[in-house]
Amino acid sequence: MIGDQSELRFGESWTMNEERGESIDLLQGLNAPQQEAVLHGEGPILVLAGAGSGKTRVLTHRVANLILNHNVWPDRIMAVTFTNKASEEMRGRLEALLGERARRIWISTFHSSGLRILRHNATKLGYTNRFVVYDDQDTKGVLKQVLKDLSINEDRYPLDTFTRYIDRAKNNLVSPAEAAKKAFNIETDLQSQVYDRYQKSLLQADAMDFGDLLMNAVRVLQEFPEVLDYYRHALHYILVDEFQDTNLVQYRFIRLLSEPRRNLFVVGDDDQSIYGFRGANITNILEFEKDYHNTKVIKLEQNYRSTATILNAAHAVIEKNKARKAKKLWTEGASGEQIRTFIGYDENMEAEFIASEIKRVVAQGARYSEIAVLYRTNAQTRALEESLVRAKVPYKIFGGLKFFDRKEIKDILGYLRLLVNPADNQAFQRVVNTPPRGIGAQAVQEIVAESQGKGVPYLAAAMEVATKNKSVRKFLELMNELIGDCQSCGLGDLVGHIIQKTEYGPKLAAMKDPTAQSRIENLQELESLGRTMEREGTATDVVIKDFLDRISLTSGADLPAGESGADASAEKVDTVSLMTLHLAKGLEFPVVFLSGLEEGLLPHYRSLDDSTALEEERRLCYVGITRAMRMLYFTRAYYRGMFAAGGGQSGGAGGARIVSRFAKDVDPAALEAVGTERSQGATFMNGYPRFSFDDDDGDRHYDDDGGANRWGKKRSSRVISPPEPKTAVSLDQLKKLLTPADAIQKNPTTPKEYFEKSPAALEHLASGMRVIHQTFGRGSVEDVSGSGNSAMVVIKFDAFDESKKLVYRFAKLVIE
DNA sequence: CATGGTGGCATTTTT
DNA sequence: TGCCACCATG
Repeated sequence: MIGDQSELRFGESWTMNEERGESIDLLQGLNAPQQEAVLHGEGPILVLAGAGSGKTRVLTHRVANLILNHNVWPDRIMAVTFTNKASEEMRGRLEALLGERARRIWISTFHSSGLRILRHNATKLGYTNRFVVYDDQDTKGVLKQVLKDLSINEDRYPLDTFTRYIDRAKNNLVSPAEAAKKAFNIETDLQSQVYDRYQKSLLQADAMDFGDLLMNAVRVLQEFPEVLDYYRHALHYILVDEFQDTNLVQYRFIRLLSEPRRNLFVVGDDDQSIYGFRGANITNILEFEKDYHNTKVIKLEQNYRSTATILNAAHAVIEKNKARKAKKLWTEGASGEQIRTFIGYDENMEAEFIASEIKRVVAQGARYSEIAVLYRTNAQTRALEESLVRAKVPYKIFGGLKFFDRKEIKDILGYLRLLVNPADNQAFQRVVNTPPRGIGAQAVQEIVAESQGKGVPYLAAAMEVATKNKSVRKFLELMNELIGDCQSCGLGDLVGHIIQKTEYGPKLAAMKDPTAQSRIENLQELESLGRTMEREGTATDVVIKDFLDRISLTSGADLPAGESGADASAEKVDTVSLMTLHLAKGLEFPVVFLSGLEEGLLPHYRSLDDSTALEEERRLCYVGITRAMRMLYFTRAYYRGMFAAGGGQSGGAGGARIVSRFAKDVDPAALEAVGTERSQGATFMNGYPRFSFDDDDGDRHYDDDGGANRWGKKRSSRVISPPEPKTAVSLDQLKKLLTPADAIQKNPTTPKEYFEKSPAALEHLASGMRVIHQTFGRGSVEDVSGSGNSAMVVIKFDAFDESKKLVYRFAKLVIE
């Protein structure tokens, strides 16, 4: 039982960490409000935690406190984050505190929680529990077909408008029927129609998109009391990180699960709300207290991360926002170094500066991994990458092109998808003529028509068409053969067979395209990855489904897109991190480069005419600044090339730039100019006085490559030695990501009594006794041996032929 | 009817 | 750079 704080004596927070045999004090080093948050008992609590105020620490220590001092079972606790990266971080920290036990806590992202619930309950909504998850590309494919069916002119109604519409609807829990009711003009009427058709197509393909993972999870909880009941029984404590970024579905999801206990702990910072475009509703945090009466509110304002200089700069930027709760971070730390500014003539010069400055800082003793380069748009990576490669600075890009996004990988995965889900029409469309085998647009159209006429999946419709089309017949024979392979061999071999039997590999090898070789290597990588996913005694199709699930939830934030530099192949490389400002949230680095501080980029030009959007850009800048611990750089370019996103006044084209208004808000005394400012008279605040806006040859001043210009390929092909990483990521990294870290599988077949009873004490267990295990179900005790941490229990579970030997401490058995 | 080549064009942020 | 639409060819 958890009492209120007064019942907790300080000594109770002392505990032994059994795993490591060392004592830890959960409150040590925490300030008063932090301690209060950690010790808070039952009931709702809102922690308003400024950047760097030790939020994650509070969250993890609170979880540890529940488990160590209040005997709460790890499985009764759910911690929800937005990104897998944040989840991993949290799991890591909890493992440090709790050891093995941390594995049993349900730590996951909103989307993977939704997926997990739906994997057990999707049949209730008309899907099978084996449904596939469609990614953006699949989604667009479906939408395209829908538009075709409704003969909607894509020029007049671009595909993306529908994508956004549907996305928004799902974020706000609006079903197609409700959307239709709400439609108020021709346009919205059309949109709701498209939405309806789209949703039906997905259902037919037994597929859900990202939005569905949340919306359908909420639907299932709302409409099926027994499901809701199950999860409410299972979860006693819920914690949500980055609460300011929750949208309506997410809020509802948490709301449903947290009732009636209301042991809900949310942490957030309204100043760091940066997902408005995804429907994040800042009022969720601002009005939390209205929905949860008697909420305890704790503010964390002491910053432990950054120097006072950095903090002041951050505050100067954020305080101009109107929609925010007044607060100010403070630190006991030193004022630290000044913020260094640099202006380059163009993005290449900016990048070169960053690369050389990184080398300088490293020469002074910093590690590459302590350095991050942040930017507003992914497009900015190009110049940065070039310069870093040239300077031989090892780096990782987060969020760019993923290994699993590569065409060749997606193609092979397409076959896997079709094998486990014959209704997956998008997979069918992808692979039916890949590699080309004489099934062109005409034939495909015929299949689609057949499918729509009969209401069957494309694959089934293809059987009809096969009677008169030889190519289609051959394709089906191929699929048939692969289905056989699926039953007779493991995932690794199966992938190998797909590559061979579809002739994908051989055809690739025959191409003279220089990228072909690396693509073949990627496929080999996929094959060996498949091999590592195999599990003894698990059918291949189950392995495939598991594999695909993990891939679809593995996001850019989790996986560096590519490695380069000196020793990319080394086991664990010390690398600089490159990422967007969005991905940087929640992270911290001793040295941070905030690049592209220009009007049009940060703030992004798409936000310039909208004050709400502008405030979000400001928060984005705030997030960027507050990532820095010791050193912060502001960099920008005076001129940005054609496709550097959001170029200049002309909206899209490149052009001359002016300094970001956010940089102007920072006290000039805190800034120190480096580089060009002295050598060329350019200033960060004012640009290049010596050149007019259209003067195009200013680059000669720094471009000493001789002749090559900054647009041309000449320079890149000549100067950059392309060590062309064989694969985007190492096998080890992929493996790590795909191995089930959360070994716990919530299994709805677990008898309900399991959740209602407490674990049996060791001395109460004896041979012959009937017990329940969460994962393995019911069984009989055959033997009990040992004592303390090493006590073992042998149990013959009803569902298994052989008895299992379990460590008592982790088994958490309940007497039936 | 399928295929491969070419030229034009667009690019916020994410699960 | 990467994707798509279009066109000429087999």
